[in-house]
Amino acid sequence: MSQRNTGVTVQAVNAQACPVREVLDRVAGKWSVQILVAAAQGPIRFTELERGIEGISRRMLTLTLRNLERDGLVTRTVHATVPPKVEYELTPVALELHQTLQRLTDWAENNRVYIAEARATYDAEHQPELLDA
Amino acid sequence: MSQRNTGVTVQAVNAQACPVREVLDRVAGKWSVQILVAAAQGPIRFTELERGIEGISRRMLTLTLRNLERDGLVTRTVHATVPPKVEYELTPVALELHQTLQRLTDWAENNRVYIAEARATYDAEHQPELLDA
DNA sequence: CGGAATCCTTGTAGATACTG
DNA sequence: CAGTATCTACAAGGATTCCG
Repeated sequence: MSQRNTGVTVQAVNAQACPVREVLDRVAGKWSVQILVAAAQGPIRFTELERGIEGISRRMLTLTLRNLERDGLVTRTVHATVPPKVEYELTPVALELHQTLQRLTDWAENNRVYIAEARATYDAEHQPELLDA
Repeated sequence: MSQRNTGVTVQAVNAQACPVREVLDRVAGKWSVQILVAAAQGPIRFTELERGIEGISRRMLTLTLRNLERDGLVTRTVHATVPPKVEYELTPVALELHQTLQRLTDWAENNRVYIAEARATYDAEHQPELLDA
């Protein structure tokens, strides 16, 4: 195995990479995923998200929700009640995405130890330079 | 369906969200994924990556590779030949990640049209304010 | 309650030039 | 060839304040 790369194959996979970037650009934001996860169980209110997401600012919550709404991943429903009430709900497409993200979660959980150790090892080998300076 | 969220469930999913963020923080970078994809076929040299990835700067290629190496996702092999030769290869763990990312690609391809339309619709409804000003 | 507007800090990335 | 170093810029994000 481990066939060498040819220029051709590299170009080929680059073509494949574009759609990936589309998803990632949409999901890579610091909060998008957490909103997707938090809203996966059903409609959820603005304030519930704000309290549930830990560390998110009102501003970023609004911005991220707007982007998700723009991409057709969440629906925004305004209830014209006396205390305003707005509910956000994932669209079917977003639910699919949520399922897919679960695989990534699994990968992360399965390999978090490996990565942590790799990182520690790497740092141990490369940081010392700072100590004997 | 669409059961209302309870505070409890939101907290629960938040716990789940953490590992996801770990992956994303590692993959979200503008170039990480493209490197993973480009290197998925086998060992690849620095310059091959630089030419194959279109738009990446030498600096970012180096930085991203270092991070991937640090996380144990790529191995760096230096061949002490006259013209220096360094090859990068994905580790098994990275190959797993690459597989998982494929699912995201599939999702992106299946829904890119939907998202593009949603975006166009949204913009059509919210941008006009700029026109009749 | 659910935002929008403003200001400020930081990380991410580009460009360029130099080295082993 | 495969980096490193420096300097810059821009956009993401945090904090705060005001509004319907």
